[in-house]
Amino acid sequence: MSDKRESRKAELRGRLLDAAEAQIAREGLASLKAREVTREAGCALGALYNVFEDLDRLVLDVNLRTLSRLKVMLAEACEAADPTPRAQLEALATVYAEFALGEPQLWQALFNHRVPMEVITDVYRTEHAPLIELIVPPLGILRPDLTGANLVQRARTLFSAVHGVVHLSLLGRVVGVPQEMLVEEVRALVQTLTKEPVA
Amino acid sequence: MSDKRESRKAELRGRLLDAAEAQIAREGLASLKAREVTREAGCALGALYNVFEDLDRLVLDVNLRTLSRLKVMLAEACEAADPTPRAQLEALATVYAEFALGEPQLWQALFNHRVPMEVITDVYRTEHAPLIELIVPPLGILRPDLTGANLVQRARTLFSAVHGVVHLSLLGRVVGVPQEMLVEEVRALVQTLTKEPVA
DNA sequence: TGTACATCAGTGAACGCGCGTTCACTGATGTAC
DNA sequence: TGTACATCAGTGAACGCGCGTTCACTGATGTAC
Repeated sequence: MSDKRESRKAELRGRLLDAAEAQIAREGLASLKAREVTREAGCALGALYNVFEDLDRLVLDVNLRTLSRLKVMLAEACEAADPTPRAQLEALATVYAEFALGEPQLWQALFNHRVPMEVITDVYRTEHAPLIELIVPPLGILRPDLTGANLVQRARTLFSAVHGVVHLSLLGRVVGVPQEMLVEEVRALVQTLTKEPVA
Repeated sequence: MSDKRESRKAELRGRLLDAAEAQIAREGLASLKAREVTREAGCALGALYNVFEDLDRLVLDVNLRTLSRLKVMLAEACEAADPTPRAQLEALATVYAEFALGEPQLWQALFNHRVPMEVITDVYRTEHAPLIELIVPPLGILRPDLTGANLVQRARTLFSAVHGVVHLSLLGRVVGVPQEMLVEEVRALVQTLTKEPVA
């Protein structure tokens, strides 16, 4: 059996992912280097290409991991929060903001990594959709006037609005909300956006 | 007098800016190349460095130009629109979304170009602040409960929320709103966000 | 169990290329007298 | 106005470096008999 080979390979894969993640978290996606990653993972430069197609694929996998962690945290926040729909949505937004504040570089890597279109639709679809699906049920309760596609679209807008506040705040340009007020502001935004139906 | 020299230099500066802008608009900030820019501007490679400190400074100046154009369009939209505060805010958001849709690469360059902190606060402050100041007056009318710093902060949040919807929509990931619906959705967002005071 | 062979993870020097930036040089424009 | 000199925009070949990727090689692990 070649189990030993496979498990060693899987283990190296894990170390490479860890190293890449740590480096992105530390220096940002733009300064990720194959040499540094392999040095930190304790293997030779070439070994990376036995495990990953190329450096881009490694980054993609780090991003998928990050997304997956985020997804778990969001789901947990939903369960831990008050079961009222507004509390649920507030909890989601808060966790999103806190995640971005806590790991800004990993969070930004999700959006800065340019990937070919087919990968986006194939891989990201299964990873992004669940984020929206967490928003749909509580939003649906608060907005019974919205149905099906309209509701989903409004969920996307809600997500995007929160995302925008976080994004500009982290960019550090003057337009953004100061980071100390980010969580507070995101909560206020959710409150306003989940009021009664638009006239 | 050395006016002739200076005006020639200014003219070359203009051509370089035009070329860089065209190239960013075409291929995106990431694929901007000094050689291509100078070729398109009709000068030698080295000439670029007589006019700009380095390529980064050229990009920064393109961005300042873009911001300035955006500012003009926003101000014009304000004047052209209904004088009611909500119509004003809707017009601002619509123009913002349309600008991003019309020149996605130039718009993205505004946020993807990493600049040292001191440049952000020095240069961008004078360029970003006016954007917020367009929002403050109409928002102040709709939300008389907000004063001073609170009002400004809410204006930033409003801006950021609209920005987020536009940003994710243009990224083309699944979470975003489809581009065909972007303007419509941004308007709906502004309507919701400018309802009555939060309870 | 032992032996001969095959496979493949792991190695790291070398390749190749892109690209920002420099620099010695030329020639046009400006200045002094 | 003319001449000698200074300045500086403009040139493009060459530099330098970073960095992703390859590839011939090695040695350990697995397979066949």
